[in-house]
Amino acid sequence: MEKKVVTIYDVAEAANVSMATISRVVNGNANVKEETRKRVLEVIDRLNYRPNAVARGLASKKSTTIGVILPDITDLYFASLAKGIDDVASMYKYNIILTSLQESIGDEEQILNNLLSKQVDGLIYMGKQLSKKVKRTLSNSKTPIVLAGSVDRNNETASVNIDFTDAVYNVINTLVQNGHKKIAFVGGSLENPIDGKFRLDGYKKALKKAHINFSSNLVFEAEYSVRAGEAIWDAVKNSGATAAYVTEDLLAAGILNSAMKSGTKVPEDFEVFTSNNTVLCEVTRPKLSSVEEPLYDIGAVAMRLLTKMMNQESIDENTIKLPYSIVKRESTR
Amino acid sequence: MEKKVVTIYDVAEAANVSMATISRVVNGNANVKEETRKRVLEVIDRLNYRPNAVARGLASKKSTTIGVILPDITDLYFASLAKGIDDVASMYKYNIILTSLQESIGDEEQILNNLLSKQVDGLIYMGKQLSKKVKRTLSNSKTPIVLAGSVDRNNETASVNIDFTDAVYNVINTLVQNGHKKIAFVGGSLENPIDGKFRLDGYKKALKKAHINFSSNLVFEAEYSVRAGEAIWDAVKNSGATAAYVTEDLLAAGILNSAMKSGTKVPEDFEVFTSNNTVLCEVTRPKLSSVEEPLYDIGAVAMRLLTKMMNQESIDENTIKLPYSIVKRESTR
DNA sequence: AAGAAATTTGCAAGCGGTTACGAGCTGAAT
DNA sequence: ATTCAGCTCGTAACCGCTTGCAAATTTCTT
Repeated sequence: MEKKVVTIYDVAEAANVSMATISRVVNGNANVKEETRKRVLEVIDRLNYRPNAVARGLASKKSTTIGVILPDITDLYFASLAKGIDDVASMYKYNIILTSLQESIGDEEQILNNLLSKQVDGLIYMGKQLSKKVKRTLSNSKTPIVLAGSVDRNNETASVNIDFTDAVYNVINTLVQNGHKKIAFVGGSLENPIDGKFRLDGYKKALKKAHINFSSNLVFEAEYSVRAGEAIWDAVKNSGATAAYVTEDLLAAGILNSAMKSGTKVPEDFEVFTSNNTVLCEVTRPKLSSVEEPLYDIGAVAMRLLTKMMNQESIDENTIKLPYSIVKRESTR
Repeated sequence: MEKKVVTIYDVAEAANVSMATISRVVNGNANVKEETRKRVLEVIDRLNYRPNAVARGLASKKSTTIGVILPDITDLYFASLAKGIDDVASMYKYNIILTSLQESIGDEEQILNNLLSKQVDGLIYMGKQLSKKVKRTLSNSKTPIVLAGSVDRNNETASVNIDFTDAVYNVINTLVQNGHKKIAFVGGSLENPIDGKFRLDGYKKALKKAHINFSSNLVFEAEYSVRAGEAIWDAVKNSGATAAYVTEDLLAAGILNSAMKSGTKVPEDFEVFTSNNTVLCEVTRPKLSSVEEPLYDIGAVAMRLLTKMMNQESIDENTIKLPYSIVKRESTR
């Protein structure tokens, strides 16, 4: 038995109508007599016809596919965002093409071009920052894009986030109220505006309010990993800090590991606040207090926003800030 | 300025050759004079021509896209596999369409049909099990599929895994040697053959070797979550078990949480072995001993295998078992 | 019952590429 | 000079579906 894919022509022939009619019933076009529709649907079912989305995409210029660009899918932060995106996407019948930003920053444009060549109807970007070049490429195509859990410095690009500055401001305030004078800020690359600008701004703002001088000695930069956290502990401790706000959970867990190992009691001798409230926070001992970002929702809202943009619907606000909360567990008093 | 997408025709006109020639140089066909090739490449660059992958897909019947089906991207197990898949896929210039298996088992066939309609060149499946129906649909299309970190009961389908039975057998042996007589087996749904068959087989085999009678009272079924782990602890403890082999890290972390909370010392009073060796194992206290599955590699090898199948290359072995190891940390003696 | 209006359909021109086939051109062999 | 093989390249037929437009059919008016 030869495996033959059944096309719209086969269905048309079997149902004794033209292919245009088949196309109409498949697409739910109203201009089809009820009787015909039923007959066609039967044939479709009998022949097991499955419309070729590629051909459809070519003819209609819509791929019902969106491109999702993220740094690392094994990072729970991005995975959570991705899940929200995925759920809403499938709700709206979109498929997701997932692409990881490899090490090489350089190829970001290539990734984008590839996605555009696949004719994605929209894009969701979760990387650090859109380069000028990429923005240009983007604006030359009319493909809409929204940033999820990522920020555009000048709000040219639509994005969904929490108010990072405000969140950190609150965390530091709490720490100040607990009597700390020296609070470490442990972030990832400060070139990433989320850490290097927004969060750091909140940190500075809170210090200012408490009349504590900002000292760059208390600002640390590390990779997002347990290992890096473990490695940086000594430096943090030696800076004289008695509490730390950490911008990522793995990093915080690493710091916690080393702190405990060195005999420093958390939270009695040292308090730790982290940022993403992934499941990690619940399995460390002590459990980590954290800013709770509604990651799933951010992803979901970003995707929803994208559907509107793809639909040419009017957008009231292209920079959406979702509410966050602060979860106190055992790493703080 | 009207945004006009540049097509192969535009390039052909600008370069003063036919579109066939453009197509040839884009596809690296050798039948083009060097001089012409250079001229065309220049024009492509100048006009910023980006071949339409959809049109190309229609004409060539290849989408350079593969479908990846998994239960939950926020599960580090699958995320790690996905990363391996993604890296190899991009190495071979394939894009990945990511689809999550929602709650509803029923729509698994629908997901598959959707993917097939998108003309994916291949599929990687990480769900529990392929239903008969799905297998049938699959064999009617000639789209190759490989299972990653998932098993086909009768090896009809290509798959990449570790030897689950053997791994558990070894873990239980170790526990037996540590003097345990009552060892709990805490798995997810036993309907999933990985837990319910392969791993459980290893457990039974090891018990048999040690002349310990198998008792279903020591076998527990729970959801893969911290919460479920915390909740099941009492039952585990009350069963009289003095050690547990757990099939998933979150679950193990939950058990650990409750054990510590109840004052049971791990590993002194109770030993715990888990299975996936995700980063979770390194942030719990005590750190979790675990079977180490080469998740990234499994994903990578699965994808590599798939490329061979898509290429019609001959496959020596369609069930690949990768080596695993056992990492002892602090939850065991 | 005839003509107008409304519904259903089919025709055919794309969508932007790939590729089989053959034509034009070149240089070498005869 | 003629012939022929080997390169290069253009022509045109698809790939499977969408959709504007007009034809065909049915229904409504009067």
